[in-house]
Parts: sequence; structure tokens; C-alpha cells
Amino acid sequence: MSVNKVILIGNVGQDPEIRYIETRPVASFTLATTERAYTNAAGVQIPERTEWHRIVMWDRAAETAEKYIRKGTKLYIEGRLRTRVWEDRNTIKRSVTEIYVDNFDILSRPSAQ
Amino acid sequence: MSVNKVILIGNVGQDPEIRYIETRPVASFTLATTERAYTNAAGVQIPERTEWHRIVMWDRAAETAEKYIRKGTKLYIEGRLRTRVWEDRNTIKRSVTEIYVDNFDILSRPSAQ
Amino acid sequence: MSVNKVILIGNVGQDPEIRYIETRPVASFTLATTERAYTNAAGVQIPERTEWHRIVMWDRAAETAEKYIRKGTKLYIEGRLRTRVWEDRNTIKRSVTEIYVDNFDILSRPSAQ
Amino acid sequence: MSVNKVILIGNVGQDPEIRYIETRPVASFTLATTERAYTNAAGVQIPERTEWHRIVMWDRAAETAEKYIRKGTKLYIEGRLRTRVWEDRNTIKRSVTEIYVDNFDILSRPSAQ
DNA sequence: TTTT
DNA sequence: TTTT
Repeated sequence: MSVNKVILIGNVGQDPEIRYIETRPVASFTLATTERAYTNAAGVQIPERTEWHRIVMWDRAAETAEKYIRKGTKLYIEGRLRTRVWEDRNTIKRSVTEIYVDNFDILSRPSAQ
Repeated sequence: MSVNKVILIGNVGQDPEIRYIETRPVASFTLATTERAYTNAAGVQIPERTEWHRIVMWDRAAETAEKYIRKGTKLYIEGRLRTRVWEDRNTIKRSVTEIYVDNFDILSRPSAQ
Repeated sequence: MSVNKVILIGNVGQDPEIRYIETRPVASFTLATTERAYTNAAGVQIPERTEWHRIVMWDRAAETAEKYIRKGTKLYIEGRLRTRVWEDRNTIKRSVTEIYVDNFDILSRPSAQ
Repeated sequence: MSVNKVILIGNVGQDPEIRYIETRPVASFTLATTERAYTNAAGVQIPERTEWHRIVMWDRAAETAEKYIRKGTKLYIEGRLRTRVWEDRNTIKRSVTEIYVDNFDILSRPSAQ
């Protein structure tokens, strides 16, 4: 038995990119989360830090993404981690970790635009 | 404002490796989570799938890891995602996603030993 | 070892009420979450349903609540469940379940008002 | 849009009680989580504290509960909060907060038995 | 590389 | 009423 769960609230980095894998729509985009600056226990100042997450949505979620998610949209996401491994053109093993979305909701639209 | 939270329950892949960064102990190891096999809505059989996560613990957590966590230990982990980017010897940009642990607990020891 | 964790996103029901327990500020208010209407597996229509949660914040969080949280504010809350038991005037045992907040953030202000 | 999520790891207080609501099986039991004793920022010793949660499972989950969950079983539970209100025989409004389970897993059986 |  |  195991659990693999990710919960994110952040801002979308760019309009979702939609492609089709055997007729199934897949949306992908990045999401930024930001840790606030703070001073740690040792008195060292830790600056603000932005983390970019690679988000993947399938099927109906992908269609919703295409219609309603845009650069700047604030999202709540619940999903799980998936690391894909492949070999690049130099046969070097590369990997990327993505978040497959199981549940999400739009918290707000980009303010202007 | 944002949230970057990971919750995992899984089994440790190998004894933690401990190193020191400016006197701070850091433990790292992998953790396996497994999705059960199932038949999806389209009737396609999806086999069992194991995901390996790279776990990083600092300071007191690293010391606890060194003492009590071993290959096969079942762990609950709460943490956040961190993606590190570097250039390899061929100046190709590489990245790895790790989970920095904020809170954890040992659910059970490996059966034998 | 155990875990007692609650994650909520919802809207504040009324301005927080602040009181002091031995000089420690405590803020309390309710938060609404809503489950969407849906049709279940048996074809039965399940209507939308609102759940009201009793939220409790202490110390610095209570002060932030007093300044920034209002009726209608949309909040992200991370906390733990606490059930208090007491006897009412008829010596009947009563209980109430509250959420003690460990971490929270304001997602948006009430639109007008 | 909202989120109402509870994550618990704890020990079952007694064998599940099964009943039927219009042919649907429902299992209910309590689960204990324990906060460790600690000394707070003001130097005050806070003793260990056990919290009892009322757990409710429906349908297939209820059947699994009946078969495999016993007093002492250690469980991982993912669910949502539900507060039921009723009037007791003295027409006093009473309420109870329960956790409706969406996903769970058995972490270990009671040691002896 | 883990576990059930 | 559980467990460590």
C-alpha cells in the first residue's frame, strides 16, 4: 500500500499546450509556487524562491484546461508525481518529473489581459 | 500566496546516504510508491507501476534517518518539491526533482533483519 | 506515530471573533466548503451541499485574522482536528469539532463590501 | 470552488459496526491519533494528547472494513468532514462531526489478537 | 532499488 | 476505545 499525493496552489506560467495521444487530449503547462523570504534558525536570510512545476492533465481535465486555464490563472491542484525517463540524441539518460492531475480548481483568473 | 506540498507513503529503496554541507547533515535516499494494477474506463488493463522518489532530509531529520531508516523501511513523508538544475560535463542542462522533507514518521521496519 | 491533517479551501462565514485566553489571542470563525451537485453511480441526483467548519487560530495567526480576514474572504487552511467535550446546563455531554490552524493563506478578498 | 480534505493515520478503537441504509452497507468506527508531548516556545510542557475521530465508510469500502479492519488496526485515511445535526429527546440541537472516507489503506494489523 |  |  502506498500514497503518492501532491497538493499545489500557484500561478500558471503560460497558456496550456494541447496535444493528442491516441485520441486522448493531454494539456501541459507549468505552475509557479513561491516560498516567502525568511530568516532561518541560524540567523541566515533565505531569499524568496520560486519553484516551477510541470503539470499534465488528461481527457476532460485537458479540455477544461484548454477552455479556462491561461497564463496567470491561479490554480489548486491535487495529483501525483510521475518521473519519465528517456534518452536524448546523445543517448544520455534524461528524466523529467511531472504532476499528473487528479483534481483541480480555478481559484482566480489573471487580473487584466 | 502558494502551496507546495507532497505526501508520500512508501518503502525505502536503500540505506540513506549521509553527507555534510557546511557542517549540516543531509540524508538522501529513494522511496518507492506503487499504483495498483486496474482496468480503466475504456476497459484497458493498466499494470502495477512503481514510482521512485528522491528524498532529502536535513539537520535533525538527517540524523534520525541515519539512525533509524534502512532499506525496506516504510515511511510517511510530508514535504515539498524542489527541482535542481545543473550542467553536465557536456554542458547539457540537466535537472532532478527532489522532495525536501518537512515532517516524517516511520511506519514499520523491514520485516527481517 | 500518527497524522491528523485537514486541508480546506472555502469562504469565511462572518468576521472573526477575537478573545484572549491568558493573554493569548484566539480568533474563531466559520468557513464554508461546497460539494458540487452530481449524479452518482446509481443514477441518483445528489444536490450541492455546503459544509460549515469551525476554525480556530491562535497567537500571531489570530492577529492576522483580526486584521485581514472578513466575512467572504476566501482562505486556504491547513490544520488539525480537535473535538472539545463539555457539559451543558442540563449536564448533557456536548461536543464540538474544531480545526486548529497550523498554516493558512488568504486567496482573495470579498469582492465588494 | 472549494476543498474539504482530511488525512489521518491512526489506530482503530474498536471493531467496525456495520449497518445498512437502503441496502447500502455503512461501516463506522473510531480512530485515534496522538500528538506527542513537547515543550512549547514559552517553555510550557504540553502533554501527549489523543484525538478520537469518527470514521464512516460506504459500499465497497464498508465491506472491506468489515472483513479486514479490527480494533488496533493502523490505517491511512483520506476523506472529508461532515457535520450532522439532529435534535435529541429534549429537542436540544446536537451535532457530530464525522469523516467520510474516500480512500484508505491498512498499514498494519494489531500486533497480537 | 522497496514493498504487498 | 487505539497505538508507541
